[in-house]
Amino acid sequence: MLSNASKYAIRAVLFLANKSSNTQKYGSKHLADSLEIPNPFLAKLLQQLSRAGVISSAKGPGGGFYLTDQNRQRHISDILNVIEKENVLHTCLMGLPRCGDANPCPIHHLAAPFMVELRKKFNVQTIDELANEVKENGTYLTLKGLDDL
Amino acid sequence: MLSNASKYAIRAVLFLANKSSNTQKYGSKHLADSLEIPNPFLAKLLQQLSRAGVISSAKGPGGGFYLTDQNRQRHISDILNVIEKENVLHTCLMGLPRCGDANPCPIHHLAAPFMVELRKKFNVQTIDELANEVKENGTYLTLKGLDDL
DNA sequence: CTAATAAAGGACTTTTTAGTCTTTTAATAT
DNA sequence: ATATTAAAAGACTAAAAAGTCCTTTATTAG
Repeated sequence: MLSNASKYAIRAVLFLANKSSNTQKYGSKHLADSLEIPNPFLAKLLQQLSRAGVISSAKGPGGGFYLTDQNRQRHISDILNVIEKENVLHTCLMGLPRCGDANPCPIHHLAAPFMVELRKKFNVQTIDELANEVKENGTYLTLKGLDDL
Repeated sequence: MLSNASKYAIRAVLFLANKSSNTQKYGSKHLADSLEIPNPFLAKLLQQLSRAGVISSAKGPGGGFYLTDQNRQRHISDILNVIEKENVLHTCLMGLPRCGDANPCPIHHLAAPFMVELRKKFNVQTIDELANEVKENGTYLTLKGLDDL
């Protein structure tokens, strides 16, 4: 459903949400290492997000990527809008062109409630809110360095 | 999550489940037209499924693809095993290598119940059972020819 | 002012997925 | 037997996604 690009971008932004600030920036290299994402590929994504104003960046020594308070009020869907061409949150998992309540595909009734919740999470929850959930619920953005695997 | 190939294959098999029999076979052309799938691409998929014994086929005049009673007892996951390289029903939607209850990704708690249900539908329900659901619940394998769009 | 740092930009390569085309083989009906 | 029908097989092309590399620009610390 989501491309690698989107998954990488979302994880990187949530990382920044929980760790960066105006005075604490992270280079793409650091992010790529922490999240186990190919660095040049991630750098491209960060560049796009920065250009679109979803995240912030500063060049030069001590520079890097970070989130401002403004950035934190944006939604995950803003990331998807930058990275993906079409709205992946509205595509049918069975590939039916116009799957919906009126013309459901064979798994529509199973998938629809989940998709509704996912859209809520990505469209209405702010990046800040989701990042806090990550912090408090003990969910992970990477499994790097975890020893209980 | 599912590739086009898998989506096409599932729809085609469900179509055959509800319309074909030992005496009523369908050529790839007919299926492709009915389901609005590129014919040569679908032909390849049907070929693979036939070789794997998930569906049946007969050459020559009056030939085509069809399901036997045996075929009908197989699962959707058998289709996926033929078409996809890895088990898409166990991949994390956020791309975490080992996402699970122990090490959940940020949307794991949202996605897990849905994935459990989806695995049930694809792993334990037979093709026959799902096809009957399609027939009875008025779900669709194609929207071709529907005028209420 | 200069050296070092790090993002921006853009061209490029590789891999995967999607889709096409042509030839061969098997079955059947006449 | 032969013409016809339709799947099997496999080589091929196209497009999209994923990933790399190199050069430029801006910033800052010395």
